[in-house]
Amino acid sequence: MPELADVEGFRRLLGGLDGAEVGSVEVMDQAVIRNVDASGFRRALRRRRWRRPERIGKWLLASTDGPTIVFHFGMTGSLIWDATSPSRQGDDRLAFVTDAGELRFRDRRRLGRVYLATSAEEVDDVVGELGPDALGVAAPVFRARLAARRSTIKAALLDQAGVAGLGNFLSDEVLWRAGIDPVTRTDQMSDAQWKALHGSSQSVLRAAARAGHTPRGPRWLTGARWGDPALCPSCGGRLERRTVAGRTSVWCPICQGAESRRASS
DNA sequence: TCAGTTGTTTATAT
DNA sequence: AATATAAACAACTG
Repeated sequence: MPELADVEGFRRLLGGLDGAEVGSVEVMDQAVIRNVDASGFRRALRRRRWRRPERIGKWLLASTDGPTIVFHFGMTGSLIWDATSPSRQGDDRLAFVTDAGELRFRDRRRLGRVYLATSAEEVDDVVGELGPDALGVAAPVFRARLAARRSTIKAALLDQAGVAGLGNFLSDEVLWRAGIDPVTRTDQMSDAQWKALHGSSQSVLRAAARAGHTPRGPRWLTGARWGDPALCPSCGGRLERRTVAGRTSVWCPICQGAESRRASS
């Protein structure tokens, strides 16, 4: 679930609490908090109020009038707001409880991580080497940072140190819309292909961020990738599925094949 | 039992 | 030095 678009949805959810009290913190699973213990976490957030949250790539910086909570959602993490019928599930790891309802960090597989940071430097240490956010990055920067990696374009898109926020589904989606085969080497891409890729990434990310998740509608590769058979929403041909850069990649060999490579170069 | 799953880190090999 | 690959982390589904 959590790529840039999903985390943007969590950011908006949290942004709606701006100025509200953080509430009492309950830690149901100590293991998700990586740099302080449960009592330290609770103590640091006692009587705090939420401030405007920020997102960088797949990281959510949840500021308060005290410390900042830094969230990474792994493969299955999410933020849930439960206002009316508080009922926790076994995969709810943290809860921020107020009279109005409770905000929960939910994570089934527990690959998500939560940190407490008290300065901008600590935030930087937690998030590590991170490129500019993929949503809104200018075309020349986008190209320069991706081309700095001499690899397949799929691997470059997945590398958070180049451009931050694209995961496996969004990467496949933007490559499909740009008509680029995922195994194309970055140093083999034409000007037209870079332009198409930047364009498709911005339009995909704008729509997905607005939705708060990557759309799985009929005009989206993400909606077609689990079909049986999986068919290209554009040409109707059979989609290819193979591991690229360590991840299951789905693409259309017709729309993203050698033909389109020649046509756009 | 085995394959597969949206993310990242680590070890190892090239 | 970079890049590629697999495994590990963890948990569940079919």
